[in-house]
Amino acid sequence: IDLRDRTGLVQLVFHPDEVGPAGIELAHRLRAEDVLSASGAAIRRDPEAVNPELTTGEFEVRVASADLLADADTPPFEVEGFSGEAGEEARLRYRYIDLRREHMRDGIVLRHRLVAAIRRFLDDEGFLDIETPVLTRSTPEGARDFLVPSRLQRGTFYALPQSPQLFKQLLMVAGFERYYQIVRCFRDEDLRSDRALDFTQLDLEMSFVEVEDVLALNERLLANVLGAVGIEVPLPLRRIGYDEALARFGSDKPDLRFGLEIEDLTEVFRGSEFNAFRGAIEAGGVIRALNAGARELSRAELDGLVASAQGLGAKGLVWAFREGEGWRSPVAKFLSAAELDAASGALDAGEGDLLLLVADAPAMAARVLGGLRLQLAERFELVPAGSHQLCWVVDWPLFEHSEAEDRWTAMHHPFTSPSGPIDPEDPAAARALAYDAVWNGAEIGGGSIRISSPEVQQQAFAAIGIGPEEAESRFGFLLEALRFGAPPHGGIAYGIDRMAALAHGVDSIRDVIAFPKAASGLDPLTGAPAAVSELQLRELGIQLRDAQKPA
RNA sequence: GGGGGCGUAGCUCAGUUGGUUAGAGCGCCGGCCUGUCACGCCGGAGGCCGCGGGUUCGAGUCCCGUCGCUCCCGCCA
Repeated sequence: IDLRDRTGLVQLVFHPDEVGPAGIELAHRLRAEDVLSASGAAIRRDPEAVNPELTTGEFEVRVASADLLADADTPPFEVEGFSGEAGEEARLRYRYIDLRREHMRDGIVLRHRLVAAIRRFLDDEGFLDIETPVLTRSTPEGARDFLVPSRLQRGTFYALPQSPQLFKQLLMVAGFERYYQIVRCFRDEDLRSDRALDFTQLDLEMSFVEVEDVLALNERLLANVLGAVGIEVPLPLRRIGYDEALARFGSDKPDLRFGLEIEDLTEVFRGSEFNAFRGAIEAGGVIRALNAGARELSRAELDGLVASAQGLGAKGLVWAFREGEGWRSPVAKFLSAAELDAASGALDAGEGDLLLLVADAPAMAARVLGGLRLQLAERFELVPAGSHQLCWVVDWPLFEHSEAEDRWTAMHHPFTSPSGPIDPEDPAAARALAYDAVWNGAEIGGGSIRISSPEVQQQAFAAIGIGPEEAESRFGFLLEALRFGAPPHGGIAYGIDRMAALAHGVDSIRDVIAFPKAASGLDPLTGAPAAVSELQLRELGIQLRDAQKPA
């Protein structure tokens, strides 16, 4: 019998001389997943019975007595064995069985070790673990809130926190200097493999600090915590400016585990005879390109790349193979020898290298080549197995323009400190004292130095169209607190689910959450969300329209 | 809100141009097996082909709708 607990497997041997006929009968009756208590001597196996594939393969337990503690129904999918992955719905519905599987169990254990290391490190550094409310006030301007109707104050609603941002700033005003919390946060937005409705954040904040202080502490935190789960993080971490990240990697969360860097060829093609390039440049656009290396691709595969680029929003994609002194490309005939030469040089193109060029507005060119860069890395397996690359992305814009709403919005959040005075005439120029932690191309954390002056906070609100009155009604408690003496402060928040997923080498945060929801937001295990009784609704003063009543 | 993929036995999947009685592996049940550990051998049970409608002499297969799972875009300060 293989007996499993959370630490692994051990083989039990039922020998008639030791357990008698009743014991043998019990052993024959046992079925998969039955719960068993057994005692006996752990002994070395006979040499011919040793199984080097198993951690415990040199030993076995010679059972003296055993008790069947619980009968198990046949599980809906196999816990042991090689029959592949069960479907997501079955796994979620029978999560307690899914979690028995070795890889799932290891993920939960690893997550615990991560969290334990975080707590140890921050405790040693003098951080206080302080709780903040789960029932709080809605402060829109961000993700959609989850609302909780108030029974005592009918017609009003609490909101579940999207993050403890304002409370942790108030804790700095309160003088606690170093705060952290591993805290559940809520955002009522569509789910993804790296986004859940409720998720766990490591939230921390420090007083009397500048960017360097926060980054230094957090580098030691990351090295320490990831070290605790066997991932080495050499310090200091590389830092990349936001503009540089977009230009070279086409992303504000660059994956540094492989090359394929993007080059700007705008100057090479300025004044080109090729209309698509010249037109794009004259319209204020850029020509950017990457060298995908020597690849053999069929025409259909190249067409696939073009379709990918268009799917990312590009008008088109120019492909070319370096051949001899020239290019093999549908557009080679439109390009001069000097242009080909200069472009080949800039891209360091060797014989047979595949070159991909995009002509578009800078943001779109970055997006398209950044997306292609990731697709090519996956397709050609350019990411070394088991490699990890962490970096900081710094020098973020303070504001970004929302095309949909035609207004300026805070890129990070409206409490982020600008690096200098804000020019109300030119919000795009303002830079933020903000930083993102990026791990293997995934954003795992983001933070900033916060605004600690009520005047600057008013200016920041004004720049995104929040006037003094609105600021007072929505964030008056923060502005008031800042007037009572706020130390300079800043901090960061990490996505624990994402960190655990990356450390465990799984694609979805669901695989490191014990009881996640499906992509629809439903929980197949409990049936949440569910209808509530008329009485509950009446107490809350809530009436559903017929069309909204659940079936 | 939009787009892609998937839905067939408990699980993972195959199923040809629409054509006989819908298959495989694993699991499950029964039997055999005194050192197995992905055991082996023999036998067996198990199907609303997601659901509803349509086309057709005939639908797992084609069409429409719908539900569920999933990935992506939008969204996620």
